[in-house]
Amino acid sequence: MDVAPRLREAGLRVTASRLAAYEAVVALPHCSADDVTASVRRHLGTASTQGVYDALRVLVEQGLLRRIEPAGSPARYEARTGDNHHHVVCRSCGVVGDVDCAMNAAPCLEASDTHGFVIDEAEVTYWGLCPSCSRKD
Amino acid sequence: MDVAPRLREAGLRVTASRLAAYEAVVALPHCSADDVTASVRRHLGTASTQGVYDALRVLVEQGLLRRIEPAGSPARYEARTGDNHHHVVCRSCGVVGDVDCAMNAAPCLEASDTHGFVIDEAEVTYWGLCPSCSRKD
DNA sequence: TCCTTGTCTTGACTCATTCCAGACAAGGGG
DNA sequence: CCCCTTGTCTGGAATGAGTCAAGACAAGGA
Repeated sequence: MDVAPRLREAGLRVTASRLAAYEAVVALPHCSADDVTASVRRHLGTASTQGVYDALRVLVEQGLLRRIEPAGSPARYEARTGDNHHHVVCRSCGVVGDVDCAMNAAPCLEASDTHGFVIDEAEVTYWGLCPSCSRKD
Repeated sequence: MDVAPRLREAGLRVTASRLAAYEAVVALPHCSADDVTASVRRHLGTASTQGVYDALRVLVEQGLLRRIEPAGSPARYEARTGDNHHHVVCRSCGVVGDVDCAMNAAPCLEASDTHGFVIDEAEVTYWGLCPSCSRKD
């Protein structure tokens, strides 16, 4: 995925921090804003917290990144977008993994009674223990 | 659901704040901790924030309440537990509704590749617009 | 009724995230 | 190629949900 043209065609500027933030998420899937900040600082020398949050927000708005917020953990970002996949979250250590939906295409999008809501997305989160935490058990 | 015996058999004390917190959630499904605090204060005259968080945590641990955390909104509590239902959340106003799962029983629990995770719950969140927000549109 | 132990209160604190105002730089116009 | 405009970034303070800690208090068994 080439970020620069996507930003340009949206009328947004191509800046070092945006590219660095994007690359950070590609390198560390499911990382937190804090991890991104650390990575951007490592690559650019300096970056403000605000600038990183700003870059991440722009990238999410453009559909280049996806933001997920598992209960009980800060927001996490991933670069795999538009393929309708879901997540497994470890209850013990919080690690996140990707899961392709069992019923590929829109999963469970058939809510039985939607109370008149106009639904555009079904988000599935699987909760359990990751291999290493279930071993410690 | 009778709360007092459930607390007693778990070796926990039956206190006015716990009962009031439970009743608040029964009366206001999907309400926030703040709403519960307000309701408890209305009924008991006074209650500390901490006491309410404490009571809610105990009730959740006993399985009497369920806590959900839709992305971008504070935690919400509901008294409907153990029936494996899911939620619709309005992207605009944040209102939450209950949805019985399309594939009743454990929905989508068939994750295609779980990376060795031991999964115990599949949580589904439907995102969209509630009737009144989609009308304003 | 008394005592023990688990609850509740108050107040300070953390953490992720956002707001603000001013400094700065990307990239189109001259 | 340089300048100017406008969108971006910086630093610092602030917000809001939730937690920690220590002492006051009360539920309910002895």
